[in-house]
Amino acid sequence: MPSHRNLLNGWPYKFAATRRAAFLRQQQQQQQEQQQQQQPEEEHVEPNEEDADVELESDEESLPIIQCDDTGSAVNSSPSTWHEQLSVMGNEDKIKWHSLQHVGPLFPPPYVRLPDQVQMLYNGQPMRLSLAAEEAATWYAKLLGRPVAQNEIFRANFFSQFRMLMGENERSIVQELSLCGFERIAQHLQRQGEDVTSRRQQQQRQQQLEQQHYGYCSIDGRLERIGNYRIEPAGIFLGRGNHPLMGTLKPRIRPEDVTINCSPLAVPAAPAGHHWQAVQHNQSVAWLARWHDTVTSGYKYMLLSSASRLQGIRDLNKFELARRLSNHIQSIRQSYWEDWKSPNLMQRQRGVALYFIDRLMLRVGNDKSENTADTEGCCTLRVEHLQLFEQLQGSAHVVELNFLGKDSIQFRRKLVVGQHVFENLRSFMQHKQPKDLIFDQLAAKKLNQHLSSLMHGLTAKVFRTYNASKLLQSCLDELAPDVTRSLKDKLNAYTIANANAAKFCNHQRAPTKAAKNKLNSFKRAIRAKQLAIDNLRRTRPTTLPVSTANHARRLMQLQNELAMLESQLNAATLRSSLALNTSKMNYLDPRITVAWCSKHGVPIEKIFSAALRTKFDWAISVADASFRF
DNA sequence: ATCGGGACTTGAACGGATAATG
DNA sequence: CATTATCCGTTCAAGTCCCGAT
Repeated sequence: MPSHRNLLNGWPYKFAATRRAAFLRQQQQQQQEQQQQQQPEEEHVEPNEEDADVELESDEESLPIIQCDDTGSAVNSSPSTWHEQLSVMGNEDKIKWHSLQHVGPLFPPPYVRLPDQVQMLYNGQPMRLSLAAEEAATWYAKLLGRPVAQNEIFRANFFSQFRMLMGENERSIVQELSLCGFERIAQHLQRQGEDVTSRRQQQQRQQQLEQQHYGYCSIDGRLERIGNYRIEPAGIFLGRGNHPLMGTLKPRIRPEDVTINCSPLAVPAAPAGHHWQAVQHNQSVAWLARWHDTVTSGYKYMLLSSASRLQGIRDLNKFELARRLSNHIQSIRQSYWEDWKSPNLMQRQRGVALYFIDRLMLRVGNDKSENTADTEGCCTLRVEHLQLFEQLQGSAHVVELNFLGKDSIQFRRKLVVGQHVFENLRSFMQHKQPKDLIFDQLAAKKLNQHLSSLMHGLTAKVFRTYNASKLLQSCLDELAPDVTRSLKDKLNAYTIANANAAKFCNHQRAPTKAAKNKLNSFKRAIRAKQLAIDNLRRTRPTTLPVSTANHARRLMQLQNELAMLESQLNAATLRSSLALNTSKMNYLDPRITVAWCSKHGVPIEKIFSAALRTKFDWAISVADASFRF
């Protein structure tokens, strides 16, 4: 029984046909004469209204079987391209692999002690620390210039653990972080860094070799890249936003902390003198290695790269699920509109929450464990995060949302809502304290349960994928194909469409120093221009008509220049504070972009970086210009 | 039927490489 | 040609949501 998420069995016909045609072409080109074994394939297809008129291709042609090669070497050959064989996929949900071979993760080198003359000072006196404490001191020294080093929580967390690493003697002396002098260590590390820069070639060669050895695995006979083959080095946990654990030490991960997942006959050897914590052969998970992260008390995984077949399949499934929402969105919206009028409080809350998720692209907001920054999603919004205005700037029924979302990124937006939503919100907030939940009858789990009853497989996050992709499609649609338009113009249009989606998703980034300077210089120019205008206004023109006209012309010119500067500032502000890549990477169906590129004659590499091109090879190699989300 | 462990997706910041600029 | 801005891949934190144990 294929699960609802397994769209591979429910491959849209149009796509499967194109895919297969491409595959067969490829086969012919390579003149493979090898007889392929016949594989019975079940194509369980979801009824899809949009594709109903597409002619179905017979499934009778013989399909190749992918060879499972358990002995394939993971070194010295290039990764294969799985998407060329998409037509034979199936059963992705339960069984992730049949054979899996890798050499295990790469551990960071052991810590090397500082030279004797480089020591931490305490109250001006050099102090020789224990090995572990000295290493922690080097981590701290690297952060000296950063704002986080001034944070009290960070300093307190670091200092208490730092002291624990010291010997009795040192600990009894070292009582205050502010008396610890890390400057010498910092200077030493910086010099060391410069040395490495001079040996860059050598270092790059080293990394190349490491990647060749550790960077690939063999999965079901295909050679594929590993996303993160390096074990995270020990260091200081930073966290995002106001994290209560910032400054905590992340201990060194040893092979004894790592669990390996692989084929039974392909267990990698642990580094000399060590052993793995455990070895398992679990075919229902996609990770190659796992270890426990003590700070966040969760697991960290070594996984395949995003270019891998497994990840590609998941990506495709994700976008197909979001596309399927197109067919149901009308009735789903209808249903939550009706929830607004329900006599049942939970249903009304559910209706309004769903409205936020759909219209504002809020995340669902699961419950969080205690030691995390205080951030919110939809279901965890509190009274203090909302403000209701009967009237605001000429609009009736305005809701202002202001809270910290994922990664402590601020979400702040004013939204004009209808009467029902407004009254509902008012009643949800009535007689509550600022810290009380708005949707007290609702929880993320409940909401997702409801969603999956409206559409098989639907969860809250699908709305983000759906809305972002839909928006990109409609923005790009507005641009008619025009051969006279310059490439730069087209790229600009794409960037604007991309920026719209990013803004909708609230994908922000901290402006770089350079960007800040640029904004400041715009602001200065604007102030100067404003001043010039004011001055000009103050100086009375002489009564001569010529001079009056000149004066007016000059004023007009200055005002135009001011307007120009202001719009440039706006554009620069937007670009400098929006992260465009996150949506490209996670939310925008790449087939929309591929289709647009082929329609407008834009080379795909102008839009997708090398990494994105390998990630989305499954969409690019098909290059279906007629694709619509 | 609930709950928390577990697996995997999503996210901004970092820092090295490369391109643009004076 | 050196410096600075921008691009891009990497890193690792922080979400979502499933699933199996109870």
